[in-house]
Amino acid sequence: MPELPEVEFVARQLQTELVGSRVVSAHVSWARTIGDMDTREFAERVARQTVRRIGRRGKLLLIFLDGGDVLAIHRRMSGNLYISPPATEDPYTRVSFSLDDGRRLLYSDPRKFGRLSLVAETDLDATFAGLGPEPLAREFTPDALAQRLATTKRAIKATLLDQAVIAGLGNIYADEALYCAGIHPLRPANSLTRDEIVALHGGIQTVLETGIRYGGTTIGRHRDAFNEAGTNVAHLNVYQHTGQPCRRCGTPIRRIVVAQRGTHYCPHCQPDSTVREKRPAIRE
DNA sequence: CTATAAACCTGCTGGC
DNA sequence: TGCCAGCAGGTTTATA
Repeated sequence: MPELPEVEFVARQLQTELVGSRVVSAHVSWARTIGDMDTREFAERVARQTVRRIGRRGKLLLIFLDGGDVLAIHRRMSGNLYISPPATEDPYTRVSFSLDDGRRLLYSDPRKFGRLSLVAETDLDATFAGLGPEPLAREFTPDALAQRLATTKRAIKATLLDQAVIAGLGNIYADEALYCAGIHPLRPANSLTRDEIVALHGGIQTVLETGIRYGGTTIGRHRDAFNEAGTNVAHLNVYQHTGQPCRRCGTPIRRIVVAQRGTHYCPHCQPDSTVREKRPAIRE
């Protein structure tokens, strides 16, 4: 699943590859991918614009065009954006862009959840409405995190997934950050101590930076801008490690469901002082 | 405010 | 071996 590191890695690759390239034409083969915009209007508007720079906000990949438009891409569950040689076929292509140098930029998405929206750069604020701070920005301090956690009693795992609280965390990195900080996923957000918040802040930044360094986590379908898998899966400690021994203490990793999401944690390293488990520990 | 569920989709897995 | 129900999860919307 593309979360912040997967989007950031692709953004950096495309910044090198795509800036200065001009879009010759666009073809939409699954209309809902571009939302409510008319297919023909989308194609006509994007054609002949040149890529000026690439950006990212949360899980949104931003392609700034010199005609004043921004292509904002959210890959959701299974979307990939990559540069493809002219001949190759991808059965899951939903939108394709032909570039002036003969290359093609493909948006491929088996489950069709992802969205490409073409917005005027002057309207970007509306696109970003409801997004919390960037977790790797300087302004994202432990104090900033503390402020946002203090106002809710929701489970910390659910709170970390809320894009209005922090932009860019998804199911994988939320679990990893909580493990890194030694915090149980069901702890109420407003119950964290100052020390725990500092640890969580550090954990969030650590797991995201590691994810970027290794090209993102490829478990299902994530691919980078060259259609290559990332290798961060080797650096995960709990996500989809159910039953496997914790790398720190050997206790089997447990899986529970929090806010309708599979949630993985180490019962020993992420102890639970305030939350009562649904299945109480068996005493011998 | 908070929680829960359904909808959007299809590939993949596990059970029989 | 083959079939199929159900799971996977980011986001929005609806409902309690």
